[in-house]
Amino acid sequence: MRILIADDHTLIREGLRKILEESLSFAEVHDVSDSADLFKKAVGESWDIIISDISMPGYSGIEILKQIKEHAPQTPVLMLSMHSPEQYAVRAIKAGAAGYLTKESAPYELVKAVQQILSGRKYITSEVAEVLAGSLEEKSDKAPHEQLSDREFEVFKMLVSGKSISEIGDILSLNVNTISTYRARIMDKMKMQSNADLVRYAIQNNIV
Amino acid sequence: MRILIADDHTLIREGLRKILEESLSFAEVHDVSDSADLFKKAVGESWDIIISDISMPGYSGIEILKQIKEHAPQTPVLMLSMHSPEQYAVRAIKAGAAGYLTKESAPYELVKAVQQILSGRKYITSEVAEVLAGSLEEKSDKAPHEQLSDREFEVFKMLVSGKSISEIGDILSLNVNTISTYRARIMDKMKMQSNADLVRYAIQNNIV
DNA sequence: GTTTATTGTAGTGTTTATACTACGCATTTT
DNA sequence: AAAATGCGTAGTATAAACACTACAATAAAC
Repeated sequence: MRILIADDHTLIREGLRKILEESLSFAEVHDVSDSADLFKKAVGESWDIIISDISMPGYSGIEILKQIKEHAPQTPVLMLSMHSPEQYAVRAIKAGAAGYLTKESAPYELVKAVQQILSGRKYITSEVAEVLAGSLEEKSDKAPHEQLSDREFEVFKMLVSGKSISEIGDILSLNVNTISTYRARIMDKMKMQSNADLVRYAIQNNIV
Repeated sequence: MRILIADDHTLIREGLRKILEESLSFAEVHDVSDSADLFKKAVGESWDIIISDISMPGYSGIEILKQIKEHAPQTPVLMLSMHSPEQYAVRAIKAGAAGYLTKESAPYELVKAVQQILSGRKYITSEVAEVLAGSLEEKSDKAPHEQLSDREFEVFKMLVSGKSISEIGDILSLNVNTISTYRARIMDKMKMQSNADLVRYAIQNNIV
């Protein structure tokens, strides 16, 4: 039973290893500390399960997950994250993850997840399931910013560049309230809560 | 030998516990998962060492560290962080930490640090030492965010994470205007014009 | 060891943003 | 063809953010 752990923090990697080894004595646990190694090992060797942190330096966890799923589709991948499910769970599951756990989870949950996944099933916590269900309501198959209308996107870019609502109004010769409405719709469509989220999204998706 | 671990992520807490228990068989390891509990236990009971994550929800790690040092000055505190030393090490040491380790550290380093601190000394890695030394030089060549005071930096992080002025005021139990003033000073010191600039800076400098 | 700069804190008055609502015009869906 | 969305646009009322000012407590410098 070969398990591969990927996390850039040694302390966490070793902690996970000990938790797993204690409960799954038959496990042969290997680990990697960055995206490149993860990818290389993930597709170059054969694993019963891969447990990977979702936020590692370099490529985003989701990106690597997709790569792994493309080259080794049969290997189940359990994603671990520091973030609440809203952030990544849906994208992770869509990208083919066999499960999604936050680091708040109890050790026994990790073990349970691994066992369940090893038995060929997925492991979806009720928390994730809820988010997942919500995501099915809308047709959110498009990248968030692609759902924006032209005007909305125009405003989005200006917000991201640091312009205030009223500045944008001036530039576009529109009422402040109009811009506010656009902003609200942008937030709604992109499921974000603050301008900071928008900026982060824009940088990470090279929209700037 | 009583050790107290503080981290909001169960998986990490348990991992640390196992690492410690394995190498320090005489240790009696307890743990807490949030700032409030940490503070209560830290000053209410007697510990040989406290190991605390620096970024927990609620109060910032530095803030709690100061509190602990005020009420239980003799208890050594080893700070753990996800971030590279540049971000927090100097602040932590100044606030009285007995050491600063990142989660990239190897388990043996954690154990070594704990042992050294238990023997009454501080544990400063060469990495941290370097940053520390650098911080003593002229302040002109400091990175923009290093010029911020602790409070300012705290507010900076919250702004960057998308929190509004009033939310921050609530969290820190300060008047909105106070937070506004901090923001103005941050903008001034960092020579930036908008929250978007701050977010960009934070992402580019891995402060998130 | 007194001046000077920095830090933590808030009040006041003004400008901005937000929430909620609405409405006509296109475009889809049924 | 009728009904439901989606989009561009604002008004009003309320909440939040900002600029400016101030002041005491440290901390640093001279």
